[in-house]
Amino acid sequence: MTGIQSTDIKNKLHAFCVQCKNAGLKMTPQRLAIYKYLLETVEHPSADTVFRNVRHTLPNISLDTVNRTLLTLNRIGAAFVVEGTGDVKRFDANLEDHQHFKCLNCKRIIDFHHAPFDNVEIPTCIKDQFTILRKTVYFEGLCKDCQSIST
Amino acid sequence: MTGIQSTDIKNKLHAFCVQCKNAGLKMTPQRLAIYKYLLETVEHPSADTVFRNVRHTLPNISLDTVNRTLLTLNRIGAAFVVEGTGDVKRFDANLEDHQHFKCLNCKRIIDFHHAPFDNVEIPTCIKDQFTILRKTVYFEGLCKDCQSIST
DNA sequence: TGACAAATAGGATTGAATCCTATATAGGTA
DNA sequence: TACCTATATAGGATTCAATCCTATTTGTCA
Repeated sequence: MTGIQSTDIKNKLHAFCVQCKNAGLKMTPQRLAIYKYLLETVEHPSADTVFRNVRHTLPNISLDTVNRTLLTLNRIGAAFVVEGTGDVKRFDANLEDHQHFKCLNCKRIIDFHHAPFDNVEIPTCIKDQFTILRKTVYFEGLCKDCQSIST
Repeated sequence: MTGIQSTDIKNKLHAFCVQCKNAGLKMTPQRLAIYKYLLETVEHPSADTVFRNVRHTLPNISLDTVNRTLLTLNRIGAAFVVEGTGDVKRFDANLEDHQHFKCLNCKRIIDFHHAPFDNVEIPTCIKDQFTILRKTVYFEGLCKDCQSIST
């Protein structure tokens, strides 16, 4: 980890504390550790993966706390549930504009960024009927590793 | 149901039989009933919803058969799993170009069609690295009914 | 520092989805 | 047409994700 990333993470953690305070949420070690892990990883982890990793620093944390916290982060907008088709919930704290590709075989989720996808226009028929809270462009397929294996 | 729809469904059922045959799959009453229900509904049902409905005509069908069959339909391309964030798997047998909006509150999935979304370009960096099997544009938010209720 | 609302741990529970295996059946073949 | 075999099914068991429950702990504000 470089000094620059570290500073970036520190800034985000500070912003997170402010965000929690504004939302009337207490700052607990569990909440901080979960958010910090989400910031540092690129693997779009499931609740269970977060649980197993955060346990290294907080051995007594419960899976329920992880699940509850992840949903709280989703609610206040500090993270979100990654889109997909079935499978377990996966989380992402990267709020910068980007899109996801998911390998149907190994379930890896890879970030990419294609600026034209950042703000796809909402058809008026939809805009009139619904409150759109999220717009995504999402790709599925097979990654290089899995192309060769699975027919 | 109009005569036209009925004819359309008959055509699709016939095409489905051919598709199964080509894939080396036997045509069972269960498989046919599940596919037929999927064709007739607009609600993007879960396996359980399919199960409860197909039971009207096949009282002894098992949930496992429904699940297995839905995944089979997905595999041969006769239907697919609807994209979403978490929640249970939902299925769709409408293969015409269209997109989905999902209400985060009541979980209703609504079809819409905006032609520019039918063939979003794949960035070359992605095209080079992965085999893309599916591209989706997906919206989430609140439907009219749920806007008033949930703050 | 004290009080109280919020958060947590950990076990219990629910619910989706898959696995297992004995039985049934679709569909090709003689 | 009747048989044969690979495929499919029913139904219960199992797995795993996710949530619920409640006694205890802990931030945070006054």
